[in-house]
Amino acid sequence: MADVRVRFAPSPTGFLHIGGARTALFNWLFARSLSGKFFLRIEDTDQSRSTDEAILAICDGLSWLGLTWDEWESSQPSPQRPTEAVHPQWPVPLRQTGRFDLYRNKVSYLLNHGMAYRCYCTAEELDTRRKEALAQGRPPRYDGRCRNLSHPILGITPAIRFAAPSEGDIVIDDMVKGKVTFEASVMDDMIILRSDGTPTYNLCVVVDDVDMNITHVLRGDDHLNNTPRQIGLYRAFGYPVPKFGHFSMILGSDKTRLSKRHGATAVQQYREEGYLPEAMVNYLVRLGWSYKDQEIFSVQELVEKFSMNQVGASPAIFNPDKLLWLNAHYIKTGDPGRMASLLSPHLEQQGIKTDGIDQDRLKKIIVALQERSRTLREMAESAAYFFTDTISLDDSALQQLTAEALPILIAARQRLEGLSFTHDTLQEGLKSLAVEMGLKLAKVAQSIRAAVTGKTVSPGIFDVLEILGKEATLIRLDRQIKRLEQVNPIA
RNA sequence: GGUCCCAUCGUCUAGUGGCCCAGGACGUUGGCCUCUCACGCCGAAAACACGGGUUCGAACCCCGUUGGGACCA
Repeated sequence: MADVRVRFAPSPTGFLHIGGARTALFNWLFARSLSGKFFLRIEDTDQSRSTDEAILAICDGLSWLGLTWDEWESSQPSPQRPTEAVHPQWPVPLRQTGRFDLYRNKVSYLLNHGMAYRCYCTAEELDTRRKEALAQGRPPRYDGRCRNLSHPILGITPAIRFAAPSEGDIVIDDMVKGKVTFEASVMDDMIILRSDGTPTYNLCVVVDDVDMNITHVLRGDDHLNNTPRQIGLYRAFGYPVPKFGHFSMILGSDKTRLSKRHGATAVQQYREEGYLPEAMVNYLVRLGWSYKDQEIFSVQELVEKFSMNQVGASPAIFNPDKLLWLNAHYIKTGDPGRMASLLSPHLEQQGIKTDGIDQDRLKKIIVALQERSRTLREMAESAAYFFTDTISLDDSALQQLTAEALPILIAARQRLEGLSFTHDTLQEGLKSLAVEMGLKLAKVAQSIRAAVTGKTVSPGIFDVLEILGKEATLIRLDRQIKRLEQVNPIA
C-alpha cells in the first residue's frame, strides 16, 4: 500500500472543539501508527466566518494535545501563515484561501467536458421552491431545469452545477460503518461554484484531497451524506477515490450533538480548568475506540495499539466525570517536576507569585497534594495556605477551634517548639503528646490542622508541618491561641 | 419530508454464533485502611430496545418496529 496520508480539516470559526479534537486524534494516531503523514488543512473558503484567531486557537489546541501535524509540502506554498509570527516552530498548514484559482480551474475543466453546467436560478428562487416543496411534503431537490439550457440567460450571473450521474448505486466501503449504499438517482446536481465566484465545500474538499494525495479521509459522520457526491466528483475528474472512514458524533448528556449548552466544549477551556493533555487524549481516544479492557493508555501505547478495526460505529456521550477521573489519575502518577511547571499558572491565578519560588519545596507540596487533587486548579487552591501566612479560617475550621482546642494548641505549641521539623520526629512527638494528654491523635491533629491551614482537610499533618516549617507553624499556632484566649479568657 | 447512520448496565465500552443466566471502567453504593480529606483495597446494585426469522444453538446473522442522531439549508 502506498504511504498513508491523512488530514484534519477544520473550519476556523472558533476554538478547537472536543469532537474536532477526537477526529484529529484518530487521524493522527492512524497516521503515526502506520508511519504516515498527518496534515492540517484550514477550510476557510467561507471568509465571512473564518478568523485568524480561530486558526491560532486550533493550532494551539492541537499542539497542547501533542497532535503535531506535518509541514505541508506544496509546489505553490500558500502565502498566509497566520501562525508564523506567534509560533514560528509550527509547521505550515494548508489554507484554502489563496487557492481559488485552482478550484476555478477545476470547475472550468468540468464545464469544458460537459460534466457541469450553468444554472441561472437565483438563490431566492431556489429558496422559495425549496420551502414550497417542504410545505407540500416533497423532498426539496433541485429539479435540474437548467441542465439542458441551450442558451445563456442574459443579465444573470450563473452558478455552476455538477451534472451528477443519475444511474446506479454509489457504494462506500467505510472503515467505520461498513458498506453504505446510496442510489445515484436521489442525488441532485449540486452547486460547485456560486454565482459570486466562490467555490463550494464539496468541490474544495475533493480538489484539495486529491492535490494533497490524501489516501484516507477520516472525518465525522456528519459528512457521510456528502461522500457519494464527492465520489461523483472524483470519478468525473478521473481521480483515484480514497478510503473513507466516518466517526460517530460526540453527544451531550441529552443525546443531542455536543454544544455549549453541555458545558465546556473547547479543549482550551479544559486546559484552563487544570486538565492535563494526556488525560484529555486518553479520554477522547476511549470515546469510540477500545483495546480489550484497558482504560489507561500512554500516547506511546496508543500509537502502537491504535487500529481502525476497533473504532466503534455508535455515537458516544461526553462524560465529564470520567475525564475528571482520568485527570486525577494522571495528576497522581505525574512527575512532580513537570507538575510544578504546569501548576505555576494556576498558582498565579490564586494570587501566588511563582517567580522566586523554592522548587524543592514546591515539589514536596505537589507530592503531598497529588493524591487529593483532581485538577491542577484544585491543587493550586489546596496549596494556597503554604504560601501565605495570612490564612483565613473556613467554617469547619472555626468549629474545630473551640475552647476545648485551646489547651491542645498550647501543649502542641510547646512540644513542637523543641522538635526538629521532619515527618518522623513530628509524628513521634505528636503521638506521644496525644498519649500524655489522654487524647486521640485525631483530636490533636485536627486542632493543629485547623489552626495551621485554616481548613479541616489537608494532607497528612506531619507532612504539612514539615513543609510549613517550624517558624510558620509556631506563628500560626500562636495566632490562634491568642484569638481563643480572647474569646474564652482563662480564669 | 427525503437520504444515510446508530442501538449491550445511568455513561464509556468488551463481546465478531457455543468460553456470556454477559466482562472491565466511570459514576452510585456497603465495608476495610486511617490524624482529616483523599489514595488504595474488598464487596453490591445496575444492560443485550422490541417483535419476527435463520440456526442444534444468537448480544453476535437477516427482516421489520420503535427510539436516537446526522445531512439535504
